[in-house]
Amino acid sequence: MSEPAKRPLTLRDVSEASGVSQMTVSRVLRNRGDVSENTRLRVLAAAKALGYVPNKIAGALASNRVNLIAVIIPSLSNMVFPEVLNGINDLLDDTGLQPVVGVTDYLAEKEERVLYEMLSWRPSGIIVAGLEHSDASRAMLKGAGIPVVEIMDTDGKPIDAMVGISHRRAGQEMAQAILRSGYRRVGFMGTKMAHDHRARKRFEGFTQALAREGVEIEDRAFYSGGSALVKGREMTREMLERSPDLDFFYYSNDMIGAGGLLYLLEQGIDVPGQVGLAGFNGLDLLQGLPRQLATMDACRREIGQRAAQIITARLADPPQEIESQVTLAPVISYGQTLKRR
Amino acid sequence: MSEPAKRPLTLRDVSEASGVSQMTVSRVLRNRGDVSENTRLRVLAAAKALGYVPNKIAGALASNRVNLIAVIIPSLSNMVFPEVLNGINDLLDDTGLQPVVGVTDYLAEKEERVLYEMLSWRPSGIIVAGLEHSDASRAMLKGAGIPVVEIMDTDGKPIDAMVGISHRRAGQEMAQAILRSGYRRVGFMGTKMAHDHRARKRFEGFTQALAREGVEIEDRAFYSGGSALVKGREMTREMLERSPDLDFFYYSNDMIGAGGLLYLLEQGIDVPGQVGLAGFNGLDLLQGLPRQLATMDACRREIGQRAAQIITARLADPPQEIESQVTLAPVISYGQTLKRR
DNA sequence: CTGAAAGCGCTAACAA
DNA sequence: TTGTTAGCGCTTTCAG
Repeated sequence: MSEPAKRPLTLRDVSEASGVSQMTVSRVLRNRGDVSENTRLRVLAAAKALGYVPNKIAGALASNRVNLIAVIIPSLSNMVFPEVLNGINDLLDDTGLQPVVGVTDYLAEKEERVLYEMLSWRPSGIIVAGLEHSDASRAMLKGAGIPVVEIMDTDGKPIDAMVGISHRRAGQEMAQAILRSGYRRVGFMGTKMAHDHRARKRFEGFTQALAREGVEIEDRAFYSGGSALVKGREMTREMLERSPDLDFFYYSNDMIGAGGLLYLLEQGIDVPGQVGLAGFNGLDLLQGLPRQLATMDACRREIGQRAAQIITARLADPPQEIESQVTLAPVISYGQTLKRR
Repeated sequence: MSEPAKRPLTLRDVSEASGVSQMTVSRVLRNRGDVSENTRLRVLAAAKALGYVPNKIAGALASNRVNLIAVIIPSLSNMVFPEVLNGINDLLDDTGLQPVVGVTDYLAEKEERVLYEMLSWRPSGIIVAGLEHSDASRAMLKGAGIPVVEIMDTDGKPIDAMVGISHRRAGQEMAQAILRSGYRRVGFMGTKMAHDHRARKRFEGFTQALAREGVEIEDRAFYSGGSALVKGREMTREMLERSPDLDFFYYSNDMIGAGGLLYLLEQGIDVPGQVGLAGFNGLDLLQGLPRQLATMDACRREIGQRAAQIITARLADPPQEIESQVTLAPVISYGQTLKRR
């Protein structure tokens, strides 16, 4: 339980302490191959007494097996991604596979670096957010020779497997719901989306579906940084001053939508009578607001789970057959800010 | 840029492709030792052309150096921890060190497993949330022979380094502020805190400081799971019905506090006149609420940064001297739900 | 059921 | 500036 611990302990130390060959110790510690109960106990006792912790680096090199799954996401501040991670964690928890997370900050260049770094640990699989990658990243992904699951988005062609929703479609459906409800003068607010392809696709789908009915977005605003709730308030106030005739605000995420909702209610504006609202993501948070914001579930947790499932299926021996291009169907939640027709 | 890639490429492949010894290739790829510009370029070209990705497993085994920092936290759903991670990421970004995250779900037993798993990768340092660990975990931490930084909490004796705030103190100070403002009939709401030692310590500090002035908590409620905002609403409604005489609600986190705030405002209750409110954490979110909730900053990002700083300082060659028991001083933000006296 | 030998892909240390 | 040699700590493979 307590030693000087200068040089980390090796299998050899356990071998000597237990009077059993290093190989047998290895077998015991991995539950591999037949070992007599007697020696098994001797070895376990010795390992525990010494406080031995195996060296996976050496193990991985020798066995050419690494129990790591690389997970590459754009951000940790976004609420959305920790939930995806939770889904992945969930499913991986009993499989002996360990997720390792890398963050790209929505930068293709950083994605490249993170990917390179991760691949150099020779993980058994990769889960990466989005379908858009630099040529170099794409080449690495293709060349890695391991299962690759691109998640969140299905508007495009995956390198290997993919799990997500169609953001273009999500935008379209929301536009249709809005028009069906009779709103016509629509404003849009969202993040600056130079690098957020999913937000961009939702926006495109949204405007296209409006256009099909001869409707055009009348005002728009973009933000970056700061508290989303506050930004939602501010942008909504400004837009309302600028374009007082708008009868609908579509927000690219629930958090700014919530800010807008709070602001409008404070102003005594009739929601959804005078102005309708909708966000995106289906955050838990919305349940607790004074009025439930219309939104669309992004299936975050399920995406994580399905992605992990695909990886484990592929890695199973023999590999399990499994659907590897999964488009989840998010459902509009009308809440109380979008009239239902 | 494109090969069959069945067997992953090795240094040898690059060596052969460039006509330079494997050792020199290794040197080039690590920017180590003097290499003529000429061969440097040749090697780089070859590596790139082949799409070579180094094998860190082998590198780590040979050099006995691993650029990983283990980070062990209780949860990813809590908002709080991703922010700490951001702080760590921030500071580690240019150091060549890579955080690897493990999640314990507030379970000592899982902490033990995760820790064992992580240590078996022989990381260069560990950052772990909290000061409470099982004996086995403590033994591993001590025996690992690497810098260990315990974060978030400083009410206790660290194994090695520590960065955080005193949650006991935080509870006390909030109690004092509440009493100073003239509130006397206090209710408490929080998570079930069997395993959340920091919440427990805040609670203890809080009740003690009240007791010193002869005040006792009059009602309390605990929750687990579900949307915190909704729970905050519900618990507040129930408590108010049960104990209509209360003049203050202290919430163990901002999210349930926000729920309570929204509920009370909807009920037309005068905040902070009739009832005062305070939460804990200093979430960004609060800025956007109809009224700013009193809270106390938990210094999440800074904790992450300082912890990472300690690790990098210790790992520097030669090791830099650096303060390794850091107690940050969170400041009360009175907001608009706690009268200022 | 147990052990001995070889080697995973890389880097430290030395030699040229 | 470049190359050679010997492992790092483990597991695979094969032999007992």
